[in-house]
Amino acid sequence: MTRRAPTLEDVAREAGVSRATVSRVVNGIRNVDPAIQEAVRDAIERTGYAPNRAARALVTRRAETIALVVSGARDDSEGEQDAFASRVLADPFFGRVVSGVIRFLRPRSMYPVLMFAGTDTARQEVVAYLRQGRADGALIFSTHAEDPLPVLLASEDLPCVLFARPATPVPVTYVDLAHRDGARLAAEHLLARGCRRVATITGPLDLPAAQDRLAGFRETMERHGHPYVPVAEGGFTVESGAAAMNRLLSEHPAIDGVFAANDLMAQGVCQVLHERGRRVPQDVAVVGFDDSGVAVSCRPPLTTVRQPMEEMAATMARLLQEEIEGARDEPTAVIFDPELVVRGSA
Amino acid sequence: MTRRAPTLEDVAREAGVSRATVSRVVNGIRNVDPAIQEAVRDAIERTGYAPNRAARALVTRRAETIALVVSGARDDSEGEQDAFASRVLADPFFGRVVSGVIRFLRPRSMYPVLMFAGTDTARQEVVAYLRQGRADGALIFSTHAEDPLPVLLASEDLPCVLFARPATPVPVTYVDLAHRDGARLAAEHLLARGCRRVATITGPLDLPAAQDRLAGFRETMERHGHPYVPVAEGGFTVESGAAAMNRLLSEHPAIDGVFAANDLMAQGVCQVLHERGRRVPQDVAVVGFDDSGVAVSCRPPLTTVRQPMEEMAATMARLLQEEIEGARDEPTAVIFDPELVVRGSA
DNA sequence: GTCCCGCCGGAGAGCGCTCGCCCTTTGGCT
DNA sequence: AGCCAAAGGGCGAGCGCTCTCCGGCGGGAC
Repeated sequence: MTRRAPTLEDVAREAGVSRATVSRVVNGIRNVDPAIQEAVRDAIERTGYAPNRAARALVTRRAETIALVVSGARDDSEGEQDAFASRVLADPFFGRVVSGVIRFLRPRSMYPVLMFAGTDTARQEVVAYLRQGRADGALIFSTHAEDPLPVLLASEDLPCVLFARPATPVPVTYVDLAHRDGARLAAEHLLARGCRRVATITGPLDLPAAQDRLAGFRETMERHGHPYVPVAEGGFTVESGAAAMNRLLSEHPAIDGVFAANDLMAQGVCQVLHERGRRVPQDVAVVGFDDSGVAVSCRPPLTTVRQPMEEMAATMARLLQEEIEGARDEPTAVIFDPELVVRGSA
Repeated sequence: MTRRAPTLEDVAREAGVSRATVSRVVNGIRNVDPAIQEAVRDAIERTGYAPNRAARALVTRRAETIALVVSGARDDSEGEQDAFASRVLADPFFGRVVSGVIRFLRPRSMYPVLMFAGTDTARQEVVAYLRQGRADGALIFSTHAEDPLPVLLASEDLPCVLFARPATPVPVTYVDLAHRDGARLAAEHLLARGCRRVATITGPLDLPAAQDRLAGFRETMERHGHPYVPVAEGGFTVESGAAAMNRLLSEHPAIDGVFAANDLMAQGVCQVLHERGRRVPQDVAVVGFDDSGVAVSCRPPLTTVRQPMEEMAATMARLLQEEIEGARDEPTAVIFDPELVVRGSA
């Protein structure tokens, strides 16, 4: 039989003070006589006291926990659930996100609860989890446009912060990148190195990020006297990038520069160019986007537009915390600046 | 001002029954008259009731939460902390673990709390987290032998389950692979395809897993008339595998088969062989271990010994749950059987 | 010397839930 | 018809903590 864990009461008795005083010392609230503080700390040490969080949460109405949820796929089969989780985990994007989030949380002795919500029932579970007060708020990473989760949470008035501006306006705080500026950097770099017949491969055009990258690229090309830019739509995967490149090449064989809207597609582009005997960057220069792991492992290493994922994720956590503490009542947005990272491919 | 969330009391009033009855319906405990059940469910629906978990946890003394902790590095700098987390997250191993864990947890509406404990202070935080009852137990993945965390937890009597047998005996439940059998499969496969001058590259020999793989490999080779096997120690990384292969080749140029104790090292081996103009598998056959992501992405794809990571992780979660529920008082171990996956490299 | 104010410790009321206990009702058996 | 057991609902005591309010005490100002 294991002995009951020591409570505030036990410590108070041991130190010869009241429960309230011990609580004040533990939480560092209000002034307490140094001598008494000392006595209390001693008593805590001796009893091996650890505050019961459930009891505290009950009265403070705060779990001191936040959820990190990846929401996405539309299908509803159990097998797919697992596949969804592994797919997300395999993405280098995810590691940088988690890393940024824990950088913010750790100093506060908080740790994220990991949730994958690939189905509608799973999304309901996320809502239930928050409504039960098991977490105070959620960091949402949607893999698709039109993810219903933000709306669900907003309508329940549950604190959350999104990664990327939602496709349809939802009154929710989010963090995003200045995609247009990123695309501008890519365009300027390609033009500066002498490319004259430049094409672009976009992401899925229902995603605002993909739209913005395309718009920013076109704008800049136009301003520099290239009003017509060949465009092919991809799906943010290696294969879709390769396929798009094949399409582009068959229509515009003389292309000497490509801006792919993410690194995975840029990798597909490089593969196709290699197969077709074109050298990168001598014959065709390639610029990617994200600066993910593949950018360095790719042959040649990719020149790419860097998203400061860690900082973005850490900022999300900070904004969520502010929202939970009620420091803000209107949703905000924080937009980060991209940065060009020049490597071998352009 | 947001209205107070509905409580059991509110539902009880709405349904015209007592708090206890509502609780019984919610938790499905004891028989309750179907008509009353119906009424209660209606009332829950109408009020939009969600049980407050903190209150429940306070009385049941259970958080219904488990921690997934990766414990490892020895250094104590903040920067290193981040690096530790990203390194772990980048490892394909990790994704399969999480996937297996959530497969067990999801049907129970539980979600893992992610903790990285790369320093002693971080490990203390893990202990504190559990002692405060924020999680009921921990799944421990140690990256190094002699990780102090299992001992810490065991001495505090906190439920935990380890991945892999600890280097020094600790009375704690764990899950492991029959490494010797895995190595035997690799040896037999190499011999069966006609290799006669076979070497092996081991993992860090302070790890029991690395020792067992080596022992199993040697045993089998010996039983088949090859008492002497060239051995080089590696560090479970691509680079260390490449370096070890270079050492082996300079001493034993006629090698026609290699067993690397994990896939990353096998990849390093393939790179070195390619650079030196030896064909895989025609000139030298290579067998890896783990069946991680690199096994498929490697050129050629690796023949390897598969660890059923997902099942192992799910089993860990199950064992932990049993431990928490007090269904077992003595630590156990569950050992999984490896499986040979034949691909291009051998 | 008196009064007031500020500082600090204690008392006690809950936070929302579960669970042991008791009481009522009902149905089957003698 | 009477009895008893079992089923089902209500009561109330906490779980361990925070926080408001209150009271006591000491010091400075008049």
